[in-house]
Amino acid sequence: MPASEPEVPRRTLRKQREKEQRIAAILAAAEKLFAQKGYQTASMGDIADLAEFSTGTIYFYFKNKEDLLIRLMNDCVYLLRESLAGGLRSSDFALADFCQVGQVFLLDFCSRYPEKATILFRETVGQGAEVEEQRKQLFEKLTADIQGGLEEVCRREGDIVISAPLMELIAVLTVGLYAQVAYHYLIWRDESDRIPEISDQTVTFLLAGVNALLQQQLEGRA
Amino acid sequence: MPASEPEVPRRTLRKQREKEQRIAAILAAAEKLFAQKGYQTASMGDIADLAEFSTGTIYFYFKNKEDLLIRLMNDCVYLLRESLAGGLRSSDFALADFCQVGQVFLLDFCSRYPEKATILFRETVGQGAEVEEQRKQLFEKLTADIQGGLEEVCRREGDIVISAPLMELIAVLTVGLYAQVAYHYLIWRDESDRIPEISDQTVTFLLAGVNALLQQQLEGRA
Amino acid sequence: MPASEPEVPRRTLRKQREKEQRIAAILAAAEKLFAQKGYQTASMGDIADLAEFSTGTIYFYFKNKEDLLIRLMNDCVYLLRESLAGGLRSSDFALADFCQVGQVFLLDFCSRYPEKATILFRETVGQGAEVEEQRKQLFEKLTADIQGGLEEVCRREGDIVISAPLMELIAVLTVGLYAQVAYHYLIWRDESDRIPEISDQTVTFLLAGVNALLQQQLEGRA
Amino acid sequence: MPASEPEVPRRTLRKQREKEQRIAAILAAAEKLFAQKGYQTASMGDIADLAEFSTGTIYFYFKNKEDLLIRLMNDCVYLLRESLAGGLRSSDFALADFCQVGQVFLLDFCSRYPEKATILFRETVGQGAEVEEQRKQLFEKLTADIQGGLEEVCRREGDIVISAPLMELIAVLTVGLYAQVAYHYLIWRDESDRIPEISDQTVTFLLAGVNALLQQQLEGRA
DNA sequence: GATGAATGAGAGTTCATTCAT
DNA sequence: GATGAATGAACTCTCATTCAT
Repeated sequence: MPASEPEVPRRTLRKQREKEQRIAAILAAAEKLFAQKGYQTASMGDIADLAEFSTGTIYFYFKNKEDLLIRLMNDCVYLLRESLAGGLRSSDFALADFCQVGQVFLLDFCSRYPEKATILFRETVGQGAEVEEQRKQLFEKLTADIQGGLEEVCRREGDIVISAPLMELIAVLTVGLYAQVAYHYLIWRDESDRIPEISDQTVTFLLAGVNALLQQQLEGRA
Repeated sequence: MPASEPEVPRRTLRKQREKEQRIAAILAAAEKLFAQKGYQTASMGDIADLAEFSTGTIYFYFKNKEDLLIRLMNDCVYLLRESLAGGLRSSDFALADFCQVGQVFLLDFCSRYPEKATILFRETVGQGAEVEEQRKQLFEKLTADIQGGLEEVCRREGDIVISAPLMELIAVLTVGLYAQVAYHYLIWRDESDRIPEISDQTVTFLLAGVNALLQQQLEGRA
Repeated sequence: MPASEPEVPRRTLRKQREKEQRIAAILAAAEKLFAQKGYQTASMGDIADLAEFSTGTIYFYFKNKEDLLIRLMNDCVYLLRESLAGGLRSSDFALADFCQVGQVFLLDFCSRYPEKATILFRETVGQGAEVEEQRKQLFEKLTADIQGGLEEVCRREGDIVISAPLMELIAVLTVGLYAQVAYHYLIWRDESDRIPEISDQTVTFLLAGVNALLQQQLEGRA
Repeated sequence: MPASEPEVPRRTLRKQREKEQRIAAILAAAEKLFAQKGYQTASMGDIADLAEFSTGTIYFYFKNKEDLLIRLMNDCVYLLRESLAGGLRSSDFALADFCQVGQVFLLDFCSRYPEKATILFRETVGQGAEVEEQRKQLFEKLTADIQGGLEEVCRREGDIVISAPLMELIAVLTVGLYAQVAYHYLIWRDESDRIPEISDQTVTFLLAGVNALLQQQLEGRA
């Protein structure tokens, strides 16, 4: 293996790495400030200061302030979906397991990254058409993931056949459940210590709810 | 001294009425524009134009733009709580009835006043500390109402005793369920025609969830 | 004396009196607020509130806000000139007596009406061309009074002949002396208790100054 | 390591210089307009136009309009105190010399910079609490300078001992004398040609006044 | 690539003044 | 005469964005 001929020269790699580090630094600063002071209140100057760059540099890496917020939102959802996917991939896949993904959301995502949760559920709402459009699409992906997980469960569980609209509703309801728990108990109040208990109860609630809907559908079809 | 003479002269009454009409007109204009263009994008000038007043007049009736939003939010929640209270007051009060209040929310509130729903769930989020504080308090009242209704049900249903934190969680989950349904099916998509069906299914879900949590608690205490 | 035929009907007199009372009330409110919060900061609404009238009423009695300030300034100068004239009219009129008028200014005017002094020396300065023009004219009258008093003294004292420009300068210097004392010891610091002593010393200073200038002129002409 | 290399690169120096030039240009424009149209009437837009910058640029260098006025006032007082210090430093230091500083004020400051004089004595008065507070402090410094000069004279002249309050009063009176002369003969009327003569006479007046107070104190103590 | 001074449109807000009642 | 709601011009100030260096 001749070390003398790298396909991509080392220098380019380093530059690439540095570039990504700078982007990460800016995003980290923006995340912190948006969560702390709010998207509107935090100025590009504030972000530049915290990231230890000049204002102009931010504009080299990001189109504008909105882009920053959208990138942040994307990253949040990406991370969240990764976590959920990890949870959903776990073997021995039953409905009960499916419902466990809420734990992942509350413990692995919200508790660990409270600022990301704040961005996702607060600072990203009510910020104009463009952000809203992106947000909608991201949440649809999230909903689709959940729906996908549920479909998988149904398939494995055997002969449960469930209509797509109902499946989607279940996903929507699941998102609503957890979003409100996060907002209420983590963003508004800071009761992180109660989260494990609340998470358990929410699972119970969700599981019963889902079962009831499945049951109802079966009966309806019968 | 003839008692038939009104203590308050007619003229004063008319002035009072006109004043309230003007306030209502301004709020209506703000509501429309905030829902349509967004809180940030709609300017005080826009609102004044639509309300057919001058900018200054808006400031005669409202402290500032934020005040306008907060007033709007208050009115939304007031209206919503009135509706829910009406639903909750209905006789023959059982758990199943309790769960019907979601219908009231979706059909009597969101569908009839989609702009109010948009204000409440979108334009009122992420608009800074003051608005957020008010929003939190209003949602706590809403949650408390639901909790109150549930307590009433438990009392009537007999010997069901339920811990306050759990009761609160149920209320929070209920809010989450319906908030997400409204956002997903009415604000994002406009699928008002599916609402009745969705509403039914959500009731089933909610009822099962609540029952499961009550059951769990009874067992836990046993 | 037939009481049945008043030249001016009683009602008219009463109305006239009431009108003047209202004007006085408004001016008093304006004086207080201008001195307290400053001319710019005090709004017409503030003045109306304090005077217990509506905004519109102020405009029935005064052309505009500037008019209010100018009227106030006029009244101040009128009162001040009255006081000074009283002092200057006192018999046994010598140069030393002339210089006593400063006492009148400090004790009878500034100490008794600190708000008027504040209007005259602070709030009336730097408020635009119209006010400045009026102020200039009022101060010229004031200067002319002092000059007049001094001329009277010179005439009585015998053969002292003094050129008009010098006389004017002396008047200007006198105004400067007392204006600064008032500003420094009453508006900036509140050392009213030191005023008698300071007043005495200022008289000594003034007397010596005036004498020196008179002396110089005599020598110059000789 | 060659010592000839400058620690601070040339470019930085040039930038620094340019920055100061821009600040000076803005201040010059503000000074001109405040003196001409008045502080209230001159808008930030006017200043920006005259300085050939955009409005925003003014706010890059100055906090707000008031800051501009205060900076201007500071600069005036700084310049004035420099001039006076130069005058007071002159050798052969006698009371007569001390009194000459008025010449410096009238000829070197007011006549040369009539706009600065207008700012200092007119536009800076009656502009609200913050400006007034700064003004008071600046005038106290000015008064202290004069007092200091007088103390120096007394020390050199021999055994003249003078109480601090009296010394301060003399300084205050001196300021009053010259301030009024400047206002009367330069701001109100434009009689710059009479200034030399007036200045002489004011010196005579001041000198006699000061001497009289010193004399009085000596006698009082005897 | 990075900088940060310059931009300038645009917003919210104030308030002296008016005038129909 | 008195009222106070309505006006609307004018202001200060912000800040996302650009671009010459």
